[in-house]
Amino acid sequence: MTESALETDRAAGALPNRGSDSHAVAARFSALSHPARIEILKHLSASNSCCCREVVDRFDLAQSTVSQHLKILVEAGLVRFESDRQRSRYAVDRAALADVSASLNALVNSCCSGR
Amino acid sequence: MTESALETDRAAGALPNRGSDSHAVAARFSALSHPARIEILKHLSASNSCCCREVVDRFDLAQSTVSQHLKILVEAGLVRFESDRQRSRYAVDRAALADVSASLNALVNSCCSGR
DNA sequence: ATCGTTCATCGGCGATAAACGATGGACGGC
DNA sequence: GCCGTCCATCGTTTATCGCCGATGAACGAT
Repeated sequence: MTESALETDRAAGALPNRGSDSHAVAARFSALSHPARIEILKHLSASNSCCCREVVDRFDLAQSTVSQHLKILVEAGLVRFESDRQRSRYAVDRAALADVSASLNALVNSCCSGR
Repeated sequence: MTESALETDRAAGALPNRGSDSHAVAARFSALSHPARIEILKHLSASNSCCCREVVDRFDLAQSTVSQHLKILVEAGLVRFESDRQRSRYAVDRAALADVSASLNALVNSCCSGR
């Protein structure tokens, strides 16, 4: 972790968090910043729940690559993981997704109201 | 640009755009995927319009680094640029930002309705 | 017990991102 | 003209991403 750039804010005192930590928000956007992951999200939500293989068949990416993308989505908290036998079930965490959307809305609002 | 992963979709024919091109959406999220850029956005919107220097003073990043971040935001279409004498004025493009927010909302909705 | 399937992880590779210092162009002021 | 300021860009370094094939664990079925 770079842990330097924005720490100015903290170091400069004052502003403890200022609403939602931009670091955390950025992390979630980061998970959404790849077309494959967006498509995977759509696919997951359409099928309600998928195993890795299913996704692999859908997009022609190597299984390892898909697994990686799924991992990133899970780590970002956007997708929930559940081990089911030898399969792995992945499902969109709609609440979390809505939350990200809310964060963005908040940012947009802060940009407009702060005008 | 990798231009390989999701191109499967295109190459496989059919789906020309499927609503909003996930590629384009991902690109915008990518611009938002760095904490510094989020903070810069907030700062820009608070001050309505800033020159580069102003941002540099605010966050302790090198001038070149800030300039780069600003460039990324401009290229993503989230910030508008205007050359004003020897200064450079940067201002949030609120419409574009709202647009990104709308894209995300659409994604969330497609995830919930597609259930 | 031996396959076949599913999946996560490792190691490697090329490409991109992120940060910086240094350079030089464009202006304004002296 | 000569500085000082503001800024974009270049070149470099380091870290991370994105992709893959290969490996091995876990499990079901035969």
